Amino acid sequence: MTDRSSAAGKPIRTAITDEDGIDFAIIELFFFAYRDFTSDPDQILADYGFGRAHHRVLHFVNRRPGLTVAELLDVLKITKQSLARVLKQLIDTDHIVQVQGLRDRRQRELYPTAKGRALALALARPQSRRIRAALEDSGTAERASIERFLEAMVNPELRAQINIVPAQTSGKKNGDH
Amino acid sequence: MTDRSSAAGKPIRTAITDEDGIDFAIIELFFFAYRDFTSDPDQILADYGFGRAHHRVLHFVNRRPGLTVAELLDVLKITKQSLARVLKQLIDTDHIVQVQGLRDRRQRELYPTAKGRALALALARPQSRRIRAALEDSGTAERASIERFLEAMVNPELRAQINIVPAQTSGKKNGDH
DNA sequence: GGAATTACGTCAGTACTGTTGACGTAATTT
DNA sequence: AAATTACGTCAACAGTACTGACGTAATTCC
Repeated sequence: MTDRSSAAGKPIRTAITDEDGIDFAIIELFFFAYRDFTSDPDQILADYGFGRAHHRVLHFVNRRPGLTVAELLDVLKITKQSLARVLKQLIDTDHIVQVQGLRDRRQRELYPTAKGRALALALARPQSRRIRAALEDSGTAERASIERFLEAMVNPELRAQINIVPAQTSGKKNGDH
Repeated sequence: MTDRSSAAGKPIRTAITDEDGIDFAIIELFFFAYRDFTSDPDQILADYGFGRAHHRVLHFVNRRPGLTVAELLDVLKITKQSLARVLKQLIDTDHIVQVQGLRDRRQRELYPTAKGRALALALARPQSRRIRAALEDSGTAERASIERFLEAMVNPELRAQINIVPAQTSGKKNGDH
């Protein structure tokens, strides 16, 4: 082993570059940035026996309280089975509750509990800190550019999902309780 | 099922917002952006029976030809065993070759073959296209800001890895040739 | 009202990527 | 010669994802 076995291709000793108009610089930066971006919450999650999947579910249930299982599947782009285990654990551990839909009683609306809200915040905190620090490094004025860039990286058809976000009008969407 | 079982916490019906100073907007954008960023190569990889791990190995071996297994482990931040399977497949399929180190014959220097170089380029092409499109959307002048931001998102201690890159990143970082 | 469809839960089986721990070997260093 | 290093490999296991199929309750369609 270890040597060029006769049949194998010859080693190319020159590095790939941005020659062909391929933007390796940003490709690589994106990889490193995302890796470290997820590393903070990953450590917290480990204490709960949770993984990254739990985080995503928790995040979106907190962001869009009352979304249904089908909507969640659509946002996460995973299958029912993949979600099932993770969601079950979050429900069993009292981070999320299901409420029967009013309009359609087949639907399960998902809501965070106080516990689930707290965990979501705890997980987001280090990420937000990292973002703030990065923005400061590059000048606060750049924030809009970054947002535009990231949004433009998303598939156009799917960009709708992003804007479903709760418009944060302090929303008394329903004044009941 | 489906109802609030007595012991469970009460559902919180208000969406989490950027109130607590948490930057949910960018957190979410980053998730969506990365999800779609990796989706293009994932489809190509499927044709080869490869996964995302193969892509990463292929990428870095092309970027830093001659790096050793230990260096690769350090960049990817995974364990030897995780790398082993993936690397073996890439070698068996003649995308990567190992060459005994000259200085230290225990080391295996990793190089892409022509086949491996071609695949790396094919995988990077759609990603680069997506990046270019996104940059155009946000104005080409923003490129530097994006790079700075992404780099600032990386853990400071690990930022060194980025700059090991084969010089002449996207141009003017150093004025050679 | 009965049939089709929908929303969900769940069971079975599988794949990929990641982990830890241990052991072996060749090469280098002390 | 002994210790260490770089790597390969074996075993066992975990987390997350997938496909396909089946069941049930609720809604919609005719």
